[in-house]
Amino acid sequence: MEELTKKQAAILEYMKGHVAEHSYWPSIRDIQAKFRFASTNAVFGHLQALERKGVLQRIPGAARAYKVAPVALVEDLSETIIRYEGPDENAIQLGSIPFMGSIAAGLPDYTESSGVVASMQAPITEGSRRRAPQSFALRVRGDSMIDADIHDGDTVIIEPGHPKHGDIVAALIDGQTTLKRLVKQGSKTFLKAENTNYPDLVPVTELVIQGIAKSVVKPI
Amino acid sequence: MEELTKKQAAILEYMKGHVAEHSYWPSIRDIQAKFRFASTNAVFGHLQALERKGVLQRIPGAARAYKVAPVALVEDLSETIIRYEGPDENAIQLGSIPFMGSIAAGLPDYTESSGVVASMQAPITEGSRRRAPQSFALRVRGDSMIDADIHDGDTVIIEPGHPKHGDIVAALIDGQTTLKRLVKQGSKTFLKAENTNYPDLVPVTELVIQGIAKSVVKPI
DNA sequence: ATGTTCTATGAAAACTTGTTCACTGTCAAG
DNA sequence: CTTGACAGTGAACAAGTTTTCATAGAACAT
Repeated sequence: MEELTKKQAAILEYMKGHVAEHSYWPSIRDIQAKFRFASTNAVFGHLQALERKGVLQRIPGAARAYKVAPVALVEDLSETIIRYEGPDENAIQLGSIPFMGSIAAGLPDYTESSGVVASMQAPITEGSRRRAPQSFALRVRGDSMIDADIHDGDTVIIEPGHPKHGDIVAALIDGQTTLKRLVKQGSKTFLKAENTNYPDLVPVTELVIQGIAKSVVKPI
Repeated sequence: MEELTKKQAAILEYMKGHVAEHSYWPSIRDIQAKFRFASTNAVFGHLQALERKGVLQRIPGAARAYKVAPVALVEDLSETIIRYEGPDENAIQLGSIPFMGSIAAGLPDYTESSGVVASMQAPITEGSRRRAPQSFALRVRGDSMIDADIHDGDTVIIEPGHPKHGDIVAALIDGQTTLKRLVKQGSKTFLKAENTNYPDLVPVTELVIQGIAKSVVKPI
């Protein structure tokens, strides 16, 4: 994707921050004041650039009306929901979830099948060209991961990505989403259930990784 | 709280839905068209009513600029974020967070003080007359609750309410937010740290409960 | 009966806001 | 050394929007 210039990124950041803080978009003049432009047209140009680069969508003529494009939306997700302050990426920041645009329900749900370890709840898949990393939550069903302190009823937050050895992943096996630890031995890949009662390693040939479990939400 | 009329509730619902779907607020004319009013003033009156009743905040003169007042905001929060499918209220539904209205940063932050057990991150306390239940997240700092499996770096999700004996609460002690278990013995109330190294019970006279810890988010 | 609230119309005023036009300048790539 | 993207000024226009004014019926409680 086309890169944003510093100014463009700053303006986009300010806009998103403004929404997070005030719940409505800034006007062009708001942005102008923030960045001390002498002309509204300076902002106007940047907005056009942001739209051209596909990270912002404007509604022509409408005041304070924008949409953040899917790509940016993902950034929003990872930055505002998964990411906390500082380098720690494993906490959920409830306090500043600003806005996520439209999130359609009605996605495939594997919940009711038998033997499902984790059921996909509501992956955030806004219509988009590029399939970009998108976080979603999985409700854990079953006890295959109890040795990893992940119990039935917990919710894990999954981020797509390339898992390393040792990561806990949500993977599609036989059309069902399961939660297991990824084990690599040489060139072979296994999925391991973290329950001493289960067979130790499950060899996998066709492995569809849906994402890496980053954090778990547990009732107190 | 003052009850909303059917029309008022419908308009508020439409507005929130509009934000969820489009990411920006509808104009008065948008609402007028939606409800087939012949005059914008019909909408205007309803908006005034909604503001008077404290569920909507308008920014005078600004276009498409509103905030959802805490009361309505809480409904959003509890229904979309805290509540998962079904009766279980202890999971976070990432998938359908529509919009939370304004969440100001810059609220009192007790993080850097010494001895703080939990630091308030971003409580949702928009200026409001009524203090209504509002969920927020606390970043746990310290080890006073490790015996309850709540460790430094975890994030707890707090919901205001009247705690029962045994609940883990976020309480203000000496101006600092701490996370401890509430213990009632007869007419007396104590706060108990869940760490065998700490003194067992802390007697409390002036107790300001900020909320009850409902779930905890832990890194994997 | 009477006041209050909710509901709504219709038009106009006042303000906010996005957009356009004309013009200047920098900087890197071809 | 021209071309194109980027960055900006300054002014003015056009459209979008909120807000106010005047008016009025229906429902409801006092």
